[in-house]
Amino acid sequence: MTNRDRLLESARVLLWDRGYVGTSPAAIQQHANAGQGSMYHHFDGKRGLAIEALTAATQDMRRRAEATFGGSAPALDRVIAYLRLERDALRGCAVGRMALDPDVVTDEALRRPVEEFFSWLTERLRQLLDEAHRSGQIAPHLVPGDVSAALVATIQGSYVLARARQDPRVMTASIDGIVALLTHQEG
Amino acid sequence: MTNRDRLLESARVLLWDRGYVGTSPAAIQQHANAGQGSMYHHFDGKRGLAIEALTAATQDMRRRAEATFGGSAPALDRVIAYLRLERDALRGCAVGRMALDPDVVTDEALRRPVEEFFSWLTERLRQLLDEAHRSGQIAPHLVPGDVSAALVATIQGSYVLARARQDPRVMTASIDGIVALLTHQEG
DNA sequence: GTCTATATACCGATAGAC
DNA sequence: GTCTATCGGTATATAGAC
Repeated sequence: MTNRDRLLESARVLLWDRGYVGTSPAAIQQHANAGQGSMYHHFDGKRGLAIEALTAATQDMRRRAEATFGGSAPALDRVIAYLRLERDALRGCAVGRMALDPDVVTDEALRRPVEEFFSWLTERLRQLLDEAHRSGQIAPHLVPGDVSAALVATIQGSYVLARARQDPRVMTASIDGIVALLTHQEG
Repeated sequence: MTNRDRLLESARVLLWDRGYVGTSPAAIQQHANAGQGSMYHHFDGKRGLAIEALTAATQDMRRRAEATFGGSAPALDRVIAYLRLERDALRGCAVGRMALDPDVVTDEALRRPVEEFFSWLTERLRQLLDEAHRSGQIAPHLVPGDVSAALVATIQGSYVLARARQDPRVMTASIDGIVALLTHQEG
């Protein structure tokens, strides 16, 4: 693994755990076992490195989701499979945490990968819910676009609650709750 | 308003907007129009001030929620009224943002008000859902404890999504989605 | 490509005068 | 109670040797 790769990977880990404001170039260099010069040679400062690291992270998460969305199971089953993916509740979401960082939200280039990931995810779920809607798997009065937003929000909020209470079971409960609301619409 | 009060209020605003890691004592002093000496006279450093400010913030939010939970309307209507309270989607939740801050989560005293607020809120909603459950306002297969966690998570996640996309309508959509899932369980 | 040295600013806190 | 002065440490980046 090259110095450049290790710097990218370290940035990713530290951004995940401490956010953008809470991550210093020195910390990244230490974690990657690289010097100042190396980092500033390969990247355009903390910001440039963060943009690259964040973009890579969202692409990976997208691939993981895509793997769950594909397949031949009924649409609603695939939605539920995504909701039930294993997640590290106490660590939080690498993408979602960026959305609450003041320096990320006010920087277009830094925010772009975050925005694009959530836009894509919500739209993808909406398509599946639309299919479930047409085939009668979910109640007629449900608006797929609204429900897909609610599902993504529930996942993101579960991370917040689990961390606030330092108890991963809160995430399990939230997901169980939303899955129950989504299924057996006819009682 | 005394210097002490202004320092508390300023801390509250800045913690809300920039989080704990992103808020410096100097910034608080400037915002409050107070000097270094004044701040360190009244409070036990940044941490002590943050604990007080955060505790005050959660108490206010609790009062606001309590006002919505009371009344004589059917339980489910009160739950929905809380979900539909006006919120500043792009600013985020003053309590929720703390849960993603690394220095808050690892500090028992700083995390306590955050944990207590969410524990209280989830339990309060669970009680109302329990009532709605007994009176047949929500489907029998729903577990009040799970649904209440999902509702709080949806609100918190809506803030994340709205900020990520810099569009307050995402919060509206999420709330509409969860309300739709919660109502008309019989189609 | 990587290193060390250096620069300017800010961090969080303390000291002591008034 | 409030002020200014000061502290040791870190944040982010640049310079220039190798």
